[in-house]
Amino acid sequence: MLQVSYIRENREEVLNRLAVKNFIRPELIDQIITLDEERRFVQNQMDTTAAESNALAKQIGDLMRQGKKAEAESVKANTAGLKDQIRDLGSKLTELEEKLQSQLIILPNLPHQSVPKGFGPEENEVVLEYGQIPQLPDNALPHWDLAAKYDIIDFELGNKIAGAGFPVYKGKGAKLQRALINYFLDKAGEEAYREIQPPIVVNEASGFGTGQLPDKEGQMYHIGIDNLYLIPTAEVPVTNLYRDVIVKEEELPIRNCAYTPCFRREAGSYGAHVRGLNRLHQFDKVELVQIAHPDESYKILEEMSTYVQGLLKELGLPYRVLSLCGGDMSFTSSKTYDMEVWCAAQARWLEVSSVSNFENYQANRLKLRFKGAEGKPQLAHTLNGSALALPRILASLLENNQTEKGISIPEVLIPYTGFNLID
RNA sequence: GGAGAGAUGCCUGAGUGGCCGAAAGGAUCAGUUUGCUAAACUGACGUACUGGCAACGGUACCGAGGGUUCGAAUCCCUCUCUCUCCGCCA
Repeated sequence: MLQVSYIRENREEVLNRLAVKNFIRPELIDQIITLDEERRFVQNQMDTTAAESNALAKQIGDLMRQGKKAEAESVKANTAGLKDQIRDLGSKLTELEEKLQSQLIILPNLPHQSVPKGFGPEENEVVLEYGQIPQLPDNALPHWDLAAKYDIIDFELGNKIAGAGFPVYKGKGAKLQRALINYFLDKAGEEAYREIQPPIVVNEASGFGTGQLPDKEGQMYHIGIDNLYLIPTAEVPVTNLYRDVIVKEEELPIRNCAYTPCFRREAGSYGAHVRGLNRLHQFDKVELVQIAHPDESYKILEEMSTYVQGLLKELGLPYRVLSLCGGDMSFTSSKTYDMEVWCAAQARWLEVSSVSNFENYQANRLKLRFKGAEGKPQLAHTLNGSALALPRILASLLENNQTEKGISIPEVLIPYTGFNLID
């Protein structure tokens, strides 16, 4: 959520930057500014009236203590009108605040200056490409066929147990998953990320804090009886660890990582592009979450991007990095890099990581602030990135590394898998 | 699922109608003293909104929301959450 004070003081800039996200609603911005003015006016009126009433109440108290009952009664007579006034002003204020809030929540985050303008994925900027695109023989198989051939992932069994989008990993497939999780967590640990095991269900307040609620309600699985949501990403619980928290400035940056299963309803899209592991209702992911000083957050965004690329290099996967254009970026993000990995048999790029700086947009919702030795608390910046999402990594490993003998396992994973070939 | 207890500032914890934005202790920070460490002493030490160039003010906040009252942390109602014991269970 953007801060009203910022909108008020930087109207033009806000309009221009929102336009990069194709959000062009000057009338909404002006309405917000007007509402804010009204709000402050009403608040002032209420405060002065309350001050008056407090003073009288105090006077009555003093008179009562001195035993001057008659005088106290006469002062009492003056308070009657004030009470009603305060009540009226109060409800007006609440009304204005709610209206203001409901409009503020419609505004997406401001994109960073470096974010390219654009409407969709075609206009994302390719920042770099790395690695050799493997040349596969003509009889190369997509990963869903490989999964069946080597009996390592069973989509049919998943259908039986839960439904489409809930695969069952078996044997070396399950082991490879576990190897990837451990490898990712160990690497993050080496980079001084603290490992967290959060709940994988969250309450409403947490969903609101990171921006999933109220608008993206349909994307999460909801446990009605307890009013809890299955997390779509570890970002939700791990970032919410710091909801309503004021951290010490010298503690920044705070680096946490977590492995969790992630659940996404993503209802309604089926077909070749979402076949196999390409899009699932449940998948595993290791997530990095950082809380940063505003002066440092963009440096940290680059570091996170570099870190994720390092993982892909070690796994030997050809990848490219995209800087998302305004139109393709999420509602809450200021700048996002997507890492896409080449899937050789499908002959397409698949997103395996998304690294974002939210600046203070989430922090404002979360009330996540930091405070130095001097001065007032200020909103921190939050960042997160997948490092990495497993299914598409798996898909790419299977497709790119297929040989006549079987699927070869990257060097770095062998200590974790205990085998070097899936056959 | 059954029974009970509770929710106060960074923490512990006092406070049952006005003198309470809130005692006391601890923690933290600054200063004084001491040969260092430690200790002792002194002072500072919530958040939000708002007025003001500032100094400095105003208002609100003692789990949340309502109510009683001139006046509520304190009384009443509703809700949420936490803890303890029993039951069930990995």
